[in-house]
Amino acid sequence: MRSPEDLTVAFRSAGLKVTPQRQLLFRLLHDNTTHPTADALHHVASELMPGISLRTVYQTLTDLAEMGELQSIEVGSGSMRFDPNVSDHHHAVCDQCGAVHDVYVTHAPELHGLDSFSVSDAHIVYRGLCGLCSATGSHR
Amino acid sequence: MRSPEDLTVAFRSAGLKVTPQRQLLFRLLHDNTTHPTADALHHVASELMPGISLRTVYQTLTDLAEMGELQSIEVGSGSMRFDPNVSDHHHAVCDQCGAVHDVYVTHAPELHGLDSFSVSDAHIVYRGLCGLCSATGSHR
DNA sequence: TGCTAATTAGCAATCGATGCAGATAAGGTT
DNA sequence: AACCTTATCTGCATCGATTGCTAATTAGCA
Ligand SMILES: [Mn+2]
Ligand SMILES: [Mn+2]
Ligand SMILES: [Zn+2]
Ligand SMILES: [Zn+2]
Repeated sequence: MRSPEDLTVAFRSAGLKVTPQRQLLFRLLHDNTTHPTADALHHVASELMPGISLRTVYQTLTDLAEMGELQSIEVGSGSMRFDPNVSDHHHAVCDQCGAVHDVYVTHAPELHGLDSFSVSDAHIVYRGLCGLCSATGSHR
Repeated sequence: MRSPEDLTVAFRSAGLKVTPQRQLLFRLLHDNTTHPTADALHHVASELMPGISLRTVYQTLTDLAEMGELQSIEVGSGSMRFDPNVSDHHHAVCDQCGAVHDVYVTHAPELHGLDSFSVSDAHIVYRGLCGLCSATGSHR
């Protein structure tokens, strides 16, 4: 995802308006590696801008996704997660604390036994214990 | 997942009862490769046993999953899918018709750049077009 | 045949997400 | 700077998938 400044320009030239709510979300998402849910994002946004609506968070996330500035991923946590990192990568989910980490796979795994299927995308979800949780053994 | 006959024995020895509803679901799930949702399963079950409750389908699916007879997978279709194939495998989802196919990957892809994460499981979801849809170009 | 605990069906409730509409404000125009 | 058009915001209703709850039923054993 681009910088808040770049996004401001991009939104305006796309006919979209740049509101204080959106500027806040731009800042909160930029370089954010936590893969937040809409609700998590709304929580932290609410502390900086009391009254901001969860609906607005969803709306802005949808806009950003449609512009290709972020991707929405599904890692089995029940709710969608949003990722400003739009590079081709995968994810590791901690079964203990729920943290989602970026994973880069050297070689894309090939299909075996499905000749007629033309693959356009592949996403790997690893499950296990993150460094913190496997070390201490007691997180959340 | 084991045969309906084996499941009957397994359920009884686990203190669970074997009802006509469950026997029907055992049969509908055995060797089922369609990765149905609870709702899809309920639809076909309803034709053979009018009045069977969706709640009962969910309950039986939960019981089977807890017994390790099937796994529930999440492929981004919005609802959970149930798979009587409990072997270690992955899935290919058709973006056109939504069909879910089994995929067997020869070598498990290695992690890169995440030393401290101990992986216990990995699941790959491929997206693209299935044989039928890429051939005809018009399904659903 | 009886007893008792498990199951069923129906309905309420929950949760994440989206639809809707009136009030508001962004931002280009005069 | 005042104005106008249109997108946006918020609150609330709605929706789909799933789970909670409970009275009535039934499986399965004694
Ligand atoms: Mn990521
Ligand atoms: Mn499968
Ligand atoms: Zn962890
Ligand atoms: Zn298809």
